[in-house]
Amino acid sequence: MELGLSLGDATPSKPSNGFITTTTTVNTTATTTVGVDKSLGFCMALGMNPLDATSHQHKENPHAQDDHDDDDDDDVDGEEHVCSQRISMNPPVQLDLLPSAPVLRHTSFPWSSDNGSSEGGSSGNAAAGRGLDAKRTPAEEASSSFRLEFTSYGRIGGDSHKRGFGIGNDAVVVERASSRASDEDEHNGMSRKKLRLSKEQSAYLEESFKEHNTLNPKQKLALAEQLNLRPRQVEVWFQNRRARTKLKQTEVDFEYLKRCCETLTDENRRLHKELQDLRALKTSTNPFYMQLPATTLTMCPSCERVATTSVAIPPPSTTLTKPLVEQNSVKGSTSLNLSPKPRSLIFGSSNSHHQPAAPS
DNA sequence: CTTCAAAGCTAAGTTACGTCA
DNA sequence: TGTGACGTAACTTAGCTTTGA
Repeated sequence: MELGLSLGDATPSKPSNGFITTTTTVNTTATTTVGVDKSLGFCMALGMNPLDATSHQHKENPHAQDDHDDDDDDDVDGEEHVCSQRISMNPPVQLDLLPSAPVLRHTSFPWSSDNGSSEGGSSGNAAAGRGLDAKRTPAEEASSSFRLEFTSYGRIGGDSHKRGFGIGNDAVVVERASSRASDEDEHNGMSRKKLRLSKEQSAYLEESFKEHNTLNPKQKLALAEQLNLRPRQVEVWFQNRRARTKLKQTEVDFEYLKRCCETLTDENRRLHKELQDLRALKTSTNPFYMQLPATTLTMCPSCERVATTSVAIPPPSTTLTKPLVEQNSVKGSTSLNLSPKPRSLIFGSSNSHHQPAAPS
């Protein structure tokens, strides 16, 4: 079954404030085309196509992560839209894929204004960081005592495979097995050495990702030096991290859109049934059918909000307006166009404006 | 001012490795 | 011990932007 959702103007609208017209293929059998406007509620929490979110963000302002996040929240909150008239749908979840709690309280990134002591002291936060990677082996746990000494990489441990066990906490400066390929390995280029970043390294990268999901060369170098990694490793980690974030968000968006489709399908079905009932009333011999209220969609002329209201059916002399549901229904598909005019789905974000127009 | 090549960056897709059940 | 699933580091490719000649 194909469900065509046409919420407003099918013409791609000009992106505004980060919102863009989004065409999301839900799956092979259900395609949802959603004109996402600034205040259209049937939007994703991202406020933009997840496939474009990252690039949109960093290309527009690579270092304004926090600002964008705030804006997105503002855009989502307080929206009243056509879906909310009848469709109770939890807003899409904005994934927070970052660690819930800072693992490294000492976090002080080289580029941060708060450039305090960079003394790592991971031992004090080991418990907090433990939750990050439950799969770690005991050996890794032991090696996680790797301290973020933040020395220049390459200085710690000439032997990349050396593990320091049984050393006092203060003295333990362990380089994880192949935590950083030696320069020899790097230049030999025999086979790529797969390494697993230590818990502290991952946590620190996560924290830095939280501040900036992209890195400029300076940040990259600073992070690499702090974590005793190669800049290339930091770069790759950020690339993969962005990819993971996007993947997760896409999954969330997919689930949300799927639920929207299901809800709208039910709504469409209900409206069809209502339409049939109304037609049955019209053709009936009941002389009072005109006075029965019917649910229809009207638009507030002042704020252009669509509202579900009950109106009297016009007298028989008036041609019964063909319901929108019927107009837009396509054979083999269900289509719900809640907008008599494309622009009718442009709502204001303020609820207070939604007042019946004063009679002139 | 325009054109073009080089450099640098990213997303997207893929490969390969480490870990675990 | 072998194996498949899974997570992820590392790689490849293509597209875009910037920069300087």
